[in-house]
Amino acid sequence: MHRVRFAPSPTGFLHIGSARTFIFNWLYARHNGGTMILRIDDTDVGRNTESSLNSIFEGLRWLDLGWDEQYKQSGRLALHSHMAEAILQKDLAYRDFTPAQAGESEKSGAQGTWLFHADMREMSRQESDRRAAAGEPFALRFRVPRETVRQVRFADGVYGEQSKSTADIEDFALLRSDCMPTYHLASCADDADLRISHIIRGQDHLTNTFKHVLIFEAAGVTPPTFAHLPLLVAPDGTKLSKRRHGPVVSVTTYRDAGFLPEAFANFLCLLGWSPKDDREQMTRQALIDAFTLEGVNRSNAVVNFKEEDPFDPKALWLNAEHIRTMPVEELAARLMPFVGQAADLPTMIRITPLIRERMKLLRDVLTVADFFFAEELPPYDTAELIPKKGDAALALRVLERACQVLSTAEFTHDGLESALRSAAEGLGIKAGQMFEPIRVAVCGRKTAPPLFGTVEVLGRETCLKRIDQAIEKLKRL
RNA sequence: GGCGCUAUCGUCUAACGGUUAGGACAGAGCCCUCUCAAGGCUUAAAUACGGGUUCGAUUCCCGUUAGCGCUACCA
Repeated sequence: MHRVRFAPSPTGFLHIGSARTFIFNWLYARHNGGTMILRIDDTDVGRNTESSLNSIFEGLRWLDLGWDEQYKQSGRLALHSHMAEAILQKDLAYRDFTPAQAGESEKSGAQGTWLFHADMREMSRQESDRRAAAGEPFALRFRVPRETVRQVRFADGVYGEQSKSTADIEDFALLRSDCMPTYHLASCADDADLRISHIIRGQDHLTNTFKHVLIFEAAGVTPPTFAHLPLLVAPDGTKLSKRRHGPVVSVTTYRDAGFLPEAFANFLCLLGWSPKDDREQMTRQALIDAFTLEGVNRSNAVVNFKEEDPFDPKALWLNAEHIRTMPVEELAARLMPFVGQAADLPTMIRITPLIRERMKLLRDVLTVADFFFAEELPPYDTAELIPKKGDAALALRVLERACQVLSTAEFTHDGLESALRSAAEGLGIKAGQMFEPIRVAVCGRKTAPPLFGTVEVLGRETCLKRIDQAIEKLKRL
């Protein structure tokens, strides 16, 4: 049985790297018919915040992938201390009474790697028990074997065979002096208890894994399979961080800008994973079918954002691809939150086909389709009405003719097209010269969606009114 | 510093010893066209460096360099 988990700690908003880890776990679970578990790793009481927990749920809900089971580490502390106790009983851990901060300078000052405090490690069990019973605070440390050196090994699902000498592993903490478990202990205890089969997480945990293997061994548990994911980095090569790189690392930034969650997930998948064929735009199901750990590569992936251009161009392109391939009705519905009260769904469904190829983000609807929603067109330069190789007099003639034509024409795409084309012919001008002034009169600018469809959706009343206003502007020139 | 990991176009990636090193995004040009898009075609652009192994290395091994990660009673 495949059981995987995503285990964020609520100490910041949902990071895009975390989102990707979630997605890879989810894909793995769905591909293998397994179980996806969400576990909140909240053992760092001091740094946890309610708002960050909300942000994580908000982001995950937007991604809309879901999970099968949910846990919170803070509700499972008894389990963690049982494991700690068991390890201590086997003498595979010891109490460290060194005050929390005292050892700091001593450790970092030394040029070699800090491994342990000999006096604490070698303290007799009697004295250790006595001091603990007396209420003296202590951290519980793992007793990494020192008398014999050996290689700790595991086979990583992505990085292959890994090994590290116990001589390079320090006596890491299992329990803090406030009795709370550390990440290492809590994580292993829960992974064992929840019968996690595959731990898929960021590569920043690759070296921690040796400690985890030691913990599993000490607890008499067979370690799960590990698979580490290459990290997402900024264009300067450093790990993405909210401090240095700002809002582009937060999932909600992408949501608010108008990314489709399926497009965003698609983009994230392509960072560090490939289906090995040339597919790029993929549906959720296609991703599930194609996803394997073998497809994950080993080097960090750059999220290519810039100060001026906060979104990776490929993310934008993928979003645009999803936008223009999804069903019109669905896209229209997704667009609604971005236009507020300005339009109703039936109208939006008529507008959508005209604008979908002109948007990269859902929020672009505001700039691409604004004139559909405005009661009055925002002011524009009268000169815009004058067509290429023409003058104001021509513009005037065109618009006056357009008025006549639109008053009687059949208001359908084809009806409008043939009526306007023959009107141009009648005036002895090129079709383009005919369409230009009308487009500007009706849309308020030169670049707009295709004219006939636009006029059709706008309706006879609005078009005639706007053309009249344009004629007035021209006369005032 | 120690330990671990990584290294193909600007970016994301493909090529499980033999390819003119492929695709995509972004860039440039052309076509299509009622503007803008979309689409089509074309173009420029990469195996970090040095040694091996091999008939033959992007691919395997070693070294160098660079980057990243871990080195907390954070996760």
